Amino acid sequence: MQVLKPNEGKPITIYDIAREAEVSPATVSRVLTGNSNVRKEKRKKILEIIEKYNFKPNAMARGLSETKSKIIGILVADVRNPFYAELFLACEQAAKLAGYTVMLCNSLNNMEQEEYLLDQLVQQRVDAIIQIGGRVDDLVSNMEYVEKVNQVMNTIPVVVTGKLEGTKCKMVRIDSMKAMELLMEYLISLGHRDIAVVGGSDKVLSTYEKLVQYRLSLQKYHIPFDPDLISPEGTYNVESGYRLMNEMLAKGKRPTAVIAINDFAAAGVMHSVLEHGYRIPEDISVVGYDNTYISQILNPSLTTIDYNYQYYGKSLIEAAIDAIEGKGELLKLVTPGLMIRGSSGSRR
Amino acid sequence: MQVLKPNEGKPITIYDIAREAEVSPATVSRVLTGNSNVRKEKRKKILEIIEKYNFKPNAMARGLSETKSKIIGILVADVRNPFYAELFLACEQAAKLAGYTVMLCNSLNNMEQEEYLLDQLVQQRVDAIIQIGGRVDDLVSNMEYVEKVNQVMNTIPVVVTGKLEGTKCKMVRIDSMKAMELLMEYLISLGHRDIAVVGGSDKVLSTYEKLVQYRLSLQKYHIPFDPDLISPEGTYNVESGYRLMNEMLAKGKRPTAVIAINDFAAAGVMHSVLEHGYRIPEDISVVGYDNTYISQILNPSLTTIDYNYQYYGKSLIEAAIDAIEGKGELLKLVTPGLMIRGSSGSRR
DNA sequence: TTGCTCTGCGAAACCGCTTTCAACTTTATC
DNA sequence: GATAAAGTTGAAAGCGGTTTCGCAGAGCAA
Repeated sequence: MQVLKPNEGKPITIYDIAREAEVSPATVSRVLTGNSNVRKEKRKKILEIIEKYNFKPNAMARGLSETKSKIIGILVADVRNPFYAELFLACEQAAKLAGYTVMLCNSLNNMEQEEYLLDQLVQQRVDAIIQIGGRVDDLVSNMEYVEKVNQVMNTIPVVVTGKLEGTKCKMVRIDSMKAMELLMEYLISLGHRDIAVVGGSDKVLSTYEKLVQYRLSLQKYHIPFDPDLISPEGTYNVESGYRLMNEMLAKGKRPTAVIAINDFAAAGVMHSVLEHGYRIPEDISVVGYDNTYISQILNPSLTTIDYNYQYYGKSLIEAAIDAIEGKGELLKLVTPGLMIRGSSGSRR
Repeated sequence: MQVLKPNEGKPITIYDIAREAEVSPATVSRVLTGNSNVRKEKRKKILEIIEKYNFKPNAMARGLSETKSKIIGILVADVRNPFYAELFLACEQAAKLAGYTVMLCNSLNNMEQEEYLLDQLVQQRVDAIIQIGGRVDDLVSNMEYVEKVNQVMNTIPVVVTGKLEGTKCKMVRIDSMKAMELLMEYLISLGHRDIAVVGGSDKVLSTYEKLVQYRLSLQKYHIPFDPDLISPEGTYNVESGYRLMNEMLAKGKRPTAVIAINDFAAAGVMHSVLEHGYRIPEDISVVGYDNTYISQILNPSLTTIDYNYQYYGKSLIEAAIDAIEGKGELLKLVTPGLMIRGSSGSRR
């Protein structure tokens, strides 16, 4: 019996294993892929040698041979946003269970970068791409980007958390209307009628939907709509929430409850409210969206919409795998829940 | 001239390009790799066809052929922690500039998972691994893990942000002693003498170093060391900071300044302090480490240690590439800075 | 014209795995 | 005990690139 020469930096291959086990590479490959047509003793011997050298088959070779990488590319706007981080992590875990690896890219909300990364993922021959945030959040899809995605979809399926009109992307979306409905029913049940919405832009699909539901809920309870209780165009960060809330208060508006467009904006809103000498929630209730750990860091802790990231991530991965296999539905809605904490209370 | 059949889901290859350009695949490969020995007109024609079909060479094939993936694996404890997210993002950008792609994995501080992911990265044949947080943060290295890493290092260089005694990992580390020194000099210059350190565990290398420097700084200014001003064993999250600060105050200790072990712990400390009716910074100054956006979310915003993530990430990638090329130094220290915000002030 | 160097380019080998195909063994069936 | 069916196995092709090698032709000196 021959022995492998001590492995000097070169990873060992299936051939090395085959030689030592006195079988052909094909047989080693069979045990690697779980093919059952290998005699028990041989399988055992091969497995022992694999174990002994801690052999890991080269994923590039395997991928090349099978023309699939077993990698799912995940394109997010910015992992520093805990919403994306949570979702990515959930995807990573779900992917692992399904036998896939995951490759994360950050677009930083820059379309050029987004297109570059798509190309990058194509080059890696990922089996599917999940795009979370960025261009796919737009209420009206950017045509140039649609074209780009269609070109990619020629060879690789794309799943999005928003929508991309003019493409056949599968969608896994949060039911934003439902989320707003939950908040409104909750706040109204606490006696609030002067409810503001702060932060975000109605050019973003989910925000647009939230605003639509906001008005529907007002209507349902016969509360008149006051345009001044909706903040103008904003972004999704702390500063924006802070500034917009300041402006609203400066205008003399004094809602008893504020719905911030996400946890970041809620942080800004809370700063502003506290600075103006109001108490939370005694004078003004503040609620947010996302239930990231920010909600727990804030003081008081934030009542917010919860998405069940585990489930959301799992759904995304499932959709991706369905897309790879050419099956599954086009759209799936994820139902949000309400996480009640200290920042909200009855109207005084 | 022949024309490619409309691309029906199968990515086109170098051979398709070659056929249409009426050259050999070798020539196409030459223009792809930037080899200069191709006549101008041919190069131009080939490039046009590549452009026309938006051809991207298969990274697996290329990687297999060159026996290198051009991927750097990045193993972090948990991207949901903005410290890791920031650092990862910086690495991603630096890697891109250097022509590398990056593959992120989360160990979730679970050693089994950590070992699993190392194997995963080996299987992908990444060119180098950067491990940020997790086992490499331990003050005394876990022997089993050291063995695992040594096995990996047989074929793939590993760079760590901590240390791993018994391995030849390159290290790129924050100068934690310097960081603590900055905070102590700053607080002492503001007149503080009763300075507490809350959160973290001295079984973690960086925390250990911080505590060493803490005592050195006290000594320098002839301030007696009070063991009750150092919190016992803690973790690095909000709850821990909250609980430990509560305990310290309950013991009757009343520091005028608190150094929280990171931004999360600082959030907890601030909750506790405010709940006890003290003002920040008038009664108690609170400072933290990491300068993640949490520092800005907190109210008042947090004075904290800043790491210059861009530079840190760049250094990590450089170290990885150096390791791939078998050069560079073993250890590099990154110098931290101080970011002064509203949570700290003069002793009253 | 001969001899040499250079440049440009195709044939073919190779990277490390999977899979088809055909041949060879076993085992089951009657 | 003959024959069919099922189980094992290795040779070889193929995945899509890169690279070596050698050949052909150009350019230049002698």
